[in-house]
Amino acid sequence: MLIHSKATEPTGAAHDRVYRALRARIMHGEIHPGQALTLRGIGKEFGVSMTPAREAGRRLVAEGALFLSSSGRVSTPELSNERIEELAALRALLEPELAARALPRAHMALIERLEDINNRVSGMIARQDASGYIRLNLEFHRTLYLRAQAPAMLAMAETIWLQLGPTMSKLYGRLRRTEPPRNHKLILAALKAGDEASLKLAVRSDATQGLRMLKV
Amino acid sequence: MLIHSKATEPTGAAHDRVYRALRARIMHGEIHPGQALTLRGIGKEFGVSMTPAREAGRRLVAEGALFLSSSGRVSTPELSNERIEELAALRALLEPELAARALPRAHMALIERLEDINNRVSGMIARQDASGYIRLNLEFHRTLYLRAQAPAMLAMAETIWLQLGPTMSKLYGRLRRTEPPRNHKLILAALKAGDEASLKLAVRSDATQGLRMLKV
DNA sequence: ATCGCCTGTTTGTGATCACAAACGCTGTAT
DNA sequence: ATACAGCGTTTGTGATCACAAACAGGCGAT
Repeated sequence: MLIHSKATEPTGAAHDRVYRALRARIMHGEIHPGQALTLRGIGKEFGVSMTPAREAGRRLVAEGALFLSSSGRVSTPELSNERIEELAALRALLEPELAARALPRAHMALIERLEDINNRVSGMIARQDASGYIRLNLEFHRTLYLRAQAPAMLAMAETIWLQLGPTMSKLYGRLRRTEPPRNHKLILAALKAGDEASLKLAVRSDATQGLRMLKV
Repeated sequence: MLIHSKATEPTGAAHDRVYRALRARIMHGEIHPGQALTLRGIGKEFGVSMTPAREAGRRLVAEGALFLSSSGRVSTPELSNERIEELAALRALLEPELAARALPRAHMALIERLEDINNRVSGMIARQDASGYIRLNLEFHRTLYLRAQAPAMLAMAETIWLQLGPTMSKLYGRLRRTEPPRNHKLILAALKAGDEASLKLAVRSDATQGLRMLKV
């Protein structure tokens, strides 16, 4: 490269910026299932060449966030029913464990932050903002699980969210929500009571609830 | 590239060959923790340029098989005790579930194949072949879990094996084994009896046993 | 002897290019 | 109208290059 326009983006490596931007889009359901991407297209959008675009794509394919066709083309995955159920089962396996590990460290300040996040969900519902709804929903879970001090486990949970991202947007577009999730209130109640058993149950229910209406 | 030597390797894309070769090495514990790799070195070893080497590296970093330093250098990770315990906890969470799902489909032919794999472990122990031991051990588990018909869950389990690979070689070099793992026999007995509860318990024990002697 | 600097080398990053395969559109034959 | 062949275009792949940051080794000052 001959000309560096350093002033445009202050952050680090180009391939990493592209990766994070795409990852956020996918996880928050801003890209529909089956949507095709091209390396040159990604590069042009972020003002970089094909090389960083390719690396970001590879990384996302490795995480299951993108599907790689036999000819090398990448697209967001269209999940089968079996795959969706499997990913929901993984959530039901991992997230109660994360919640249980976070429970002894969940002080009042954390619970208040969770309640704040949960209240902001209503605004997203009112505005029919599916992406915003997903983002706040995940922020609720991540805020809790961060307290588990289990980075590998949290990374695995995030990988699952990532794989479900595009499909989730279709789901939340389908159902007509009028109220914030009931299970989140149960989670908060269990946290306040320090009740591990009902906490794990509430988290498990929250992780598996949405998928039932995904039956195509 | 001007000259193509097509006759050398009949398999597919170069970056994929490099990826699979490195992945196998790491998973089977053939690379010690903390070992540094260079893109040019990888490229030279496989007769390719830096580009496919970089892509293979990125992919392995995304799976947690390689550690990426702040300066972009890659090396096999040196896991902390907390990280090892966390990965073992993940195995203890995922693998009993996989075994339970495989149980109703585990016919006699499968059990015999598992017994065969298990018997071949003895040869590896006699030859002090740590890598061969790990490979057969994983083959035992993968053969069983394949029957679970849960590809996403299996992929997640393999990712964990991958992260533990380099550390495992250090472990198996440390202990002086004389017999094949006792838990594998328990797993086989539970499979024959169709006893899900004791199967899950045996798998859980097998997943967590090795790590206790890893306390640095 | 130890610390700091300085320089030559190694290494990752990103752009560019040549190439082959896949794609998609158009026109033609049935 | 449909199916198929032909062809220009799009797209991923891998090699190569320029560049900057990181590294390592030695030299000199204190």
